[in-house]
Amino acid sequence: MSTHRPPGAAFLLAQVGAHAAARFAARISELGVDPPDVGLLRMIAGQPGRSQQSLAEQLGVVPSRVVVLVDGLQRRGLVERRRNPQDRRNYELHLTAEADRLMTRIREVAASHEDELCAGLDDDQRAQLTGLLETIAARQGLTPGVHPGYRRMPGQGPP
Amino acid sequence: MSTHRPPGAAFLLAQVGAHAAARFAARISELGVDPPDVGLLRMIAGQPGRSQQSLAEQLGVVPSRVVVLVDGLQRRGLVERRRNPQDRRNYELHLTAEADRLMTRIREVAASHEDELCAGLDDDQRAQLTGLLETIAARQGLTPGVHPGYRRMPGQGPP
DNA sequence: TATTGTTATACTCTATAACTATA
DNA sequence: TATAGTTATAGAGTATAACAATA
Repeated sequence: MSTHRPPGAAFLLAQVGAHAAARFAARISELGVDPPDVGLLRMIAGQPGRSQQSLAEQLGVVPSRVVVLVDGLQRRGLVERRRNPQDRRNYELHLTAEADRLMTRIREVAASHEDELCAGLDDDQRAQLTGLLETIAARQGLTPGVHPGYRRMPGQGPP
Repeated sequence: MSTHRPPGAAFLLAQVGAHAAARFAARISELGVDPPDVGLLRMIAGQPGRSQQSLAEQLGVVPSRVVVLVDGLQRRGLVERRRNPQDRRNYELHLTAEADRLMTRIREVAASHEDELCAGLDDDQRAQLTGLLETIAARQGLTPGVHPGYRRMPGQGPP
């Protein structure tokens, strides 16, 4: 009965991935935002004017959760809700000028975070890693740029 | 102002890592356990007789949380709390025979999970990926076999 | 009647702090 | 006084369901 096998790729992925997420969260907390905020800001920046429903659908969460997240961003002056005159039921979401400036800072922090995370790898290895992860992500049907952490995860613990 | 950069290694790690964790959680839920349960069972299996305090310390969580987790495992007949006659303040934690059988099942599921996750990679690529992740894990000071998900993570969202 | 967004509510997870028993 | 464990409580995050406004 051999216990004490070394962790395989799946465990390492979950372990290192959770560490990467936690480190990034710590970094951006200095900018006054958390990871869900950043994800939403990115999605709105990439497609200005989209509705809360479309965000909820792409994130795989319930619309009432988007309400809470957008409420927070709006309160901090980062997102505007503009009534759509054609269909007054929904909003068009837009980033404010302040949010544009914030996104620049976030991109800088993200780049520095990535350098720190890959500090032990040379450029070739970093490219190799990215390629392997892209292969897995595509094969697993993950939406590019959308973190699965919005969906309800049963337990945050170890795999 | 170029938005729409492709995601880098850090984002991919967090994205694929969260997906791996969620898939594993779904798999083992059929065995009646969740990822924190499995982590604890593994730690007790690897060092039978250890105390709740030592678990809390290694996991980086508060002792009262270990109480809750061990309560659940004990209620399901997977863990025994044995009083230490030398020092009646603490418990020695041991797996039951049923837990030993369960661990075998969990190892099978974990192996199958790993195969599924790495389905798009050949054996060389899989070994490459494991090596790169081990390098990062070591460089980042991660404890082998211990998932950072036990510690408080500010937000589950995207990096 | 269907759709967008909102509110009210409840449930889960987790930490903090006070507490018990033992040393 | 110090340590192992427990309980009580509170806070954050999230889903569900009922609701209002618009179509």
